[in-house]
Amino acid sequence: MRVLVVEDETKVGCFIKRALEEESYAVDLCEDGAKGLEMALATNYDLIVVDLMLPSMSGMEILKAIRRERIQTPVMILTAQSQVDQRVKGLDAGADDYLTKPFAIDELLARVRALLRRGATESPGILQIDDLVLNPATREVTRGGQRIELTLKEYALLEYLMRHTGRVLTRPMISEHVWNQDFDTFTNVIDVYVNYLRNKIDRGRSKKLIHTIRGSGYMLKAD
Amino acid sequence: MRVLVVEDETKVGCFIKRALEEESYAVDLCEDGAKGLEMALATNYDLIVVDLMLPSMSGMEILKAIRRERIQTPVMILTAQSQVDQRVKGLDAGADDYLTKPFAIDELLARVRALLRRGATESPGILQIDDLVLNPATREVTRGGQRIELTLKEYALLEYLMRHTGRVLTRPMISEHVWNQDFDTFTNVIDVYVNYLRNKIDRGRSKKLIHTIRGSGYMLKAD
DNA sequence: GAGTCCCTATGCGTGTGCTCGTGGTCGAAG
DNA sequence: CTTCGACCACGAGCACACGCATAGGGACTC
Repeated sequence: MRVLVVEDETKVGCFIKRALEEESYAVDLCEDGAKGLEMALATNYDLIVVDLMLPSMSGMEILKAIRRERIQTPVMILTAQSQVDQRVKGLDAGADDYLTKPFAIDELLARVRALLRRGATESPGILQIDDLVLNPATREVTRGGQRIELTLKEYALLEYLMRHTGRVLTRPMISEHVWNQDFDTFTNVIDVYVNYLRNKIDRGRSKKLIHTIRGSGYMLKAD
Repeated sequence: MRVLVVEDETKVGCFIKRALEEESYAVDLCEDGAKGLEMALATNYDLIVVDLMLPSMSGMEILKAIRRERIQTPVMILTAQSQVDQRVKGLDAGADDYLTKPFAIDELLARVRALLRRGATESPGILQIDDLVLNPATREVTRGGQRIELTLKEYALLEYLMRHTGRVLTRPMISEHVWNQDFDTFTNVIDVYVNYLRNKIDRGRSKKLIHTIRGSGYMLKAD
């Protein structure tokens, strides 16, 4: 899941970035409003976190510009204590959630999870396909009730696959959302990690869930 | 916006009807499958919500019958928790969305909005001609509900044909769009691949969809 | 130093894309 | 109706790119 954070206070921004990365999100940090909007329009993020008070362009303007382009990506706005009245305006302008500074980082993470959950195709917070279960809140993965240990990247990849079950996911799509980098033709990281996941999830089971769509990409499916 | 709801459980049906009416939709409620299909064909609805488990005629049959009549109205199917595998079939058969019971009414309303929004601006996404269905999102192709496996090139060619149903497509046109290269007179790749497609799509069926226009090119047509 | 984790690099098998050549079909002209 | 040439169908077969598997190096932690 790829997240854009637009925050001008370097310290706060880096802190948020680190916290999100530890939760296996791909994070882009931007300290300038205008540049942040540009990034938001250029890349297909899963979530955007934006501070209201920014140099060059306010968070509210960014939000409005994004919505004007019909981009439905969930947006969370960060406000200072003194900007309480701005919240309502923000929600009206199409924000999905707000958080008042200073905040506990745990609360931010919880709200991020909630927003991503709401945006996903499935209603429950727990992702499930066949007997494979992923709980984003605890980052626990089980298959057939049996616990599966995953590394950060493995988990990030699986979560992305599970949030788009039944759809063909191309390498560029995966690269963009799981590795926050543009597609580099000369690497096979994705193949390698799909292979890791297969070893832990499908290996030795009759029902395979990870499918290769030759020439296109990969797909998670119970069929 | 006029909505048809086909749901046999009176309580659930009335609940949905009321909720939709509160959102100012015009709602027709029907508790019987066969009657529901009749209504769907008779009236030009903007959206159809249909339960999978119904007396006299399943939601899936209704869906298929509607699509067979080339009606592109968005359809949302309601499934019980235990019918998860039916979803995929439903989407394959041309459903636009599904919702698992029990659901929050807010979610149903949100999805209804999303479907109507999509229908207004964007294309339906699923391509269909006669009983041949192509879903670009999943890269899945079925004919008469039966899955057809295609290679990359075969799929690309079929998608191009389906996006221009009923029009004669010359070899240069096909070459340009599917092979994105200029026409090379000294190759018969296109003929070969049309042949591959015929084997997988028309072979053994009474109704041929791929037609040769001698001296010009090829055409996909239900006639 | 041992243990992870992330990523790169390489070799291998197989499915896919494409060419070639022959035989078949269609349609116009005689 | 017959003939002939252009056009198309289709099986056989080859080369190679794609994706899989696995080994190993670099960075980091304990």
